[in-house]
This record gives sequence, structure tokens and C-alpha cells, in this order.
Amino acid sequence: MSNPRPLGFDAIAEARRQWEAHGWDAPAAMAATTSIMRAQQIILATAEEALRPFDLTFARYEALVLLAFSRNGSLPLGKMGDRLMLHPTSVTNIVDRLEQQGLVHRVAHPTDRRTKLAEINEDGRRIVDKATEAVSATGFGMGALDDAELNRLTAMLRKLRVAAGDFPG
Amino acid sequence: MSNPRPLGFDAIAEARRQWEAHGWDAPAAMAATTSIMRAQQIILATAEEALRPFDLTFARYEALVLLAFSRNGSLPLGKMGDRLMLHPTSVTNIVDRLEQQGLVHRVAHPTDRRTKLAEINEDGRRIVDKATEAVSATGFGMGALDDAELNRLTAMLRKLRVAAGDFPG
DNA sequence: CAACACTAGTTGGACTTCCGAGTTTCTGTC
DNA sequence: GACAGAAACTCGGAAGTCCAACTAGTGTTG
Repeated sequence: MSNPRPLGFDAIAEARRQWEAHGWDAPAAMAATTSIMRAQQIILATAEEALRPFDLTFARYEALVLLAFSRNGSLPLGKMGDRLMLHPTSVTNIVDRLEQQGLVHRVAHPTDRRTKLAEINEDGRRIVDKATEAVSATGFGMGALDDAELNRLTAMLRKLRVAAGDFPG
Repeated sequence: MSNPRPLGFDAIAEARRQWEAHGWDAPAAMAATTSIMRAQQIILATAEEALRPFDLTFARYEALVLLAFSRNGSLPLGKMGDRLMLHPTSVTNIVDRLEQQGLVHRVAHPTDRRTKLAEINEDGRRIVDKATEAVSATGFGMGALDDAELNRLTAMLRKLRVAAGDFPG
């Protein structure tokens, strides 16, 4: 989680200074963008480190959680892609691996023969519980922020997601 | 930038509800994490769409900007990796491509023969100016937030970066 | 000054993601 | 009932990232 070669200064603040010095537009948006990029990198690295003992990537973990939360423990692959905002081919790949790991298997859809369901099994549920404990224990790398701040962050990014057309709002 | 298959509801709010219903820990951190992941995806897609006419990925664009901002228009590859938080291999790959595109070339370090410098040329500077115009025009996909919100966002994520050891703070 | 450890960059391999194209299966319309 | 169009999934290929191992050059230390 910690950076092996820390800088002595805030690279994003420095970039913003230069951005403005060059007379470029939208410095606040640039700084926020770069901050989100870096935050995502930090959070992802933290989570993946916690997930390594379970041989799960964050994407596979998210997919497992989604299935664990679903009504019957199964969902059509396409619906998974919609929920996780992933390309269909990525879903195929993820389900392939989870199936190889014996945590999930593909099942025929009861009425639509085009559709395949991914179904989580008992091993999958056990793993997802343990993996969640491990990830939660790291606080997702967000220990520096309290719950009020986290909620404000989530609310701000919600606006962004609505504007991008993720959901009606 | 807009999602081809929008959901009718907020998937992250729904995930949080289920997370709490299962009695799992740190729901606020989970929701914030997932929000950052999705925000990064949106922003990246927006930027890459704007950069496509210039045949640049966001990573290559960031590298070009870094070089354009540097004192002599050149930096050692390792230093670029530190600033951009990239693995040395990724820097090699990025500079390879920028060199193929004729925007950058590798130069020997004046005193240390291990080190190579990436140096931006006139074409590179011209492209980075135009690309910046294109990216700024999209507001980085953050049009839904005003400058005050963007600054609060940046400040919160700054805490996170300090905690991860990016810089002393 | 010789041996050893460290640093800078590259190479090859595994993994993930997306895009385009293709197959199979519905669905709506005439 | 036939058929054009849409939908669900998969396959092959390109691009990007990281890791482990390697080469070459530098620094340190006895």
C-alpha cells in the first residue's frame, strides 16, 4: 500500500501550478481528475494485496460479491456486465476464471437459451465472506478519512455518475 | 462518455444497502471505494475519447505533459515513473510508443551512462497543446461539479495520498 | 583496488481489458 | 409462418500493466 519511492512534495499540486502558469484551462478539474486516478491506484493496490491470499483480483471479487447479493445466487452474464460496468468479453473472462477456481459455474437460463447464468456455490460464498473480512480490515486504504468525509465523497461522485448517464438520479 | 445501458437505480447505493444487511464492515469505505473506481472509469473514458484523434492514451498524454512541464523538456525514465506512479516497465513501454510516434526521443544522460532521458520535441509540444485543449474542453467529464466541489474533492483525496505514503504531507 | 551491493533500464511472460467479428437464439412484423 | 433485426455470449487480436530476471554501470568498503 505504501509507495516504495515517495516524492518529497505533492506532485498534483505542482502539476496544477504549472498548468495554470501555462494558461491552460480547467485546472481544478485537472487536479481532481489526477487525484481520482491516483486514489483509484492506491485503493486498488490495497484491495488486491488483501485479496492475494484468496487468489482473487478486485474485479473477480466484485463479481463474487454481486452474485452473493443476488436473489438466487445467480445472474445472467449480461446483467453482471451492466451492474459492474464491464464489457461482455471481460465478464466472460472473469466468469471463466471463477469457474476454473471452482467458485462459480455456468447454468442454462430457464427460458432464454441464448443466456447463461453464473451461479455462486458454497465454496464461493465461503471465500467471499473471508475475502470481505480481509478487505474490510484494510479499511479499503481509506483510513485517513472518517465516515462523514467518505459519505461526502460518495455524494459528490454520485453527481458525476448521474451526469455520465449511469442512472437517472 | 455516457453509458450505453444505464441502470434504473444507483448500483452503489444498492450495494451498500446489501452490504449492511449482511452485517459486513466499513460500508462507508466500501461505497466510497466503489464510487472512486467508477468515477475513474468515467473520467478515463471521457479523456481517452478526447485524445483518440491524437492517437494518445491518457498515460501517454500524462507523460507528454510531464515532459512539457520539465525544465529542459527532458527527464530520466526513472524520474518519470516516480512522478507518474508507474512501474519502470510501463515507462519503457510508454516512451517506446511516444518515440514511434515521433513526439519524443531517448537521449543519453550527460554523466550517468545507465540513465536515459526522454526528451520532448517540437511535434510533441504542439500535440500536447492541442490535446490539452481537447481534454480541457470536456471538463474531464466533471462538468457536474463546480470548482469549490472539485477543490474539496482534491483535498480529501490528498489526505488519502499522504496516508499511502505518496509524499510527506 | 577488488569484491559486493545497489541503481537504471530493458526483455519476456502472465494477466486484464477492450474492440471487432461471428454464432446461436429470440422477437416483431408482414 | 418467414425473415430481418436485435440480443447474448464467445473467440481472436491489440494494447496496457505488472512481475521476475537480466545487463550494464555506479558506489562503497574493507
